[in-house]
Amino acid sequence: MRADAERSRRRILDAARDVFLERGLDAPLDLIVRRAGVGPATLYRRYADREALVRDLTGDLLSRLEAAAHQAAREEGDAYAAVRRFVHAAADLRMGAVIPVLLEGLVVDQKLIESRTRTSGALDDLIHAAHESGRLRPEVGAGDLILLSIRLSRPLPGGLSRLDADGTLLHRHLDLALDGLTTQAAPAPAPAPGEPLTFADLVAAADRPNATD
Amino acid sequence: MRADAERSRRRILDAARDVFLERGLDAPLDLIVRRAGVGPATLYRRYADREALVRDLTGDLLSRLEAAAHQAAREEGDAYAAVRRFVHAAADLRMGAVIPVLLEGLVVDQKLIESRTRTSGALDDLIHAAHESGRLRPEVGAGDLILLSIRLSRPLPGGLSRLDADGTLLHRHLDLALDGLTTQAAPAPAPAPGEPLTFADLVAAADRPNATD
DNA sequence: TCGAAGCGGAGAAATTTCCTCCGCCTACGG
DNA sequence: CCGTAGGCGGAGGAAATTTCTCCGCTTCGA
Repeated sequence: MRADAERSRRRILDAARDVFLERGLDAPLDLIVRRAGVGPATLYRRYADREALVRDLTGDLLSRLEAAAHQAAREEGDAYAAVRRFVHAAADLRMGAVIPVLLEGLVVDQKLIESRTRTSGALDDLIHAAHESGRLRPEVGAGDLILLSIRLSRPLPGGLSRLDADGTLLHRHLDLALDGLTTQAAPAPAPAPGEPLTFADLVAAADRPNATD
Repeated sequence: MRADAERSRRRILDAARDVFLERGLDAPLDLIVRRAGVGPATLYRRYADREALVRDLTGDLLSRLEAAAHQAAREEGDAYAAVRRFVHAAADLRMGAVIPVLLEGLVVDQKLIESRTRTSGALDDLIHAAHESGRLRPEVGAGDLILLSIRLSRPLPGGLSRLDADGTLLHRHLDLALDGLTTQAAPAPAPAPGEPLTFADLVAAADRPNATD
């Protein structure tokens, strides 16, 4: 692949991620093109349709997340620290942009499914170890962590997005959520309501037939 | 005002809040109309333009938030519990839908400004008391709490939104963030990076001139 | 240096969004 | 219970946005 083509691809994927985050997966491709600073033809030449673009982006992000999961397991001695690191990495990647794709049945691509399986397996291992270590609250599951990372990494509405242009605030708030807002001296927190949310719960929710409205 | 007119207003405001949350303040009014289950004329008859609708919605939500702030201060003995309750209330109201309006200079309506001032004052009091009580981490400011409530109360992307149709999950995650994901036995958390975020910080960020792109 | 591959802009076609007109319906005072 | 003022929804034309292609120019890489 020619160098300039690869450069365009990168710019388009980066722009697509941001636009999908802000406007959802059905955002106008025009916006992506404009944000990427390329001509419309450059996008349409590479991607036959929206789905092709979404799939390429999903693969790109997922493979990076998979790498992050393994790296966290490998490089962090403490099990809870590894979970923490994974959550921060998922937020940095802005997995929220493509989470619906990863969870919904739409994914036909075999490569994607395998990567997803490996990644969620790695995450389960991290969490299991953290539970064993006694550091991670038992009522917290993989789904809770993923949702936390998605919710905190979505761009803020309106002018507020400027508040966190570089992501400092995102990591600050992730840290606060991971550790809690209360001081150490506080009495034991009441157990959070509900059951631990698993990865499978997310998939199940996303898979139910869509009521379009 | 006739009973059916008031009923329509309510339906439109509720729908507008949801649509603005999902698509931002420049979402097509058509969507609101459809979600509200009313005819387009019903919206346009009442509101001369988008701004009028946004203003009415903002006033509606803000006055309810103000009531919640006072109620929290009045009914909760413990200072930290009051903060907690306020954050949950703000999330329930989905203040994120109109936060940009409240923070940006666009608000000309004197009533709105006064209500905003009263509410942020009440919140500051809650937080100050919670800091005094030693329960709330000192590096947490009003802005942090508002952002937390906004971020956790925005709808999840795609099919995931079905996961939390009734808001149970929202409050679960709010609780987790407030108390932290670690167990009581954990060592003292590292201080969160950065300075406490104040309400004024939010306003300042939102007020800077918009770079439209 | 040359050919193949990639690029962006102009713009036609399709779709979405905005907004009004108008005939029917409903709330509510008498 | 009835009259009517006020409210309602749907149809649909105008305007704006979005999609997607053609084509002449530029850039990469052998």
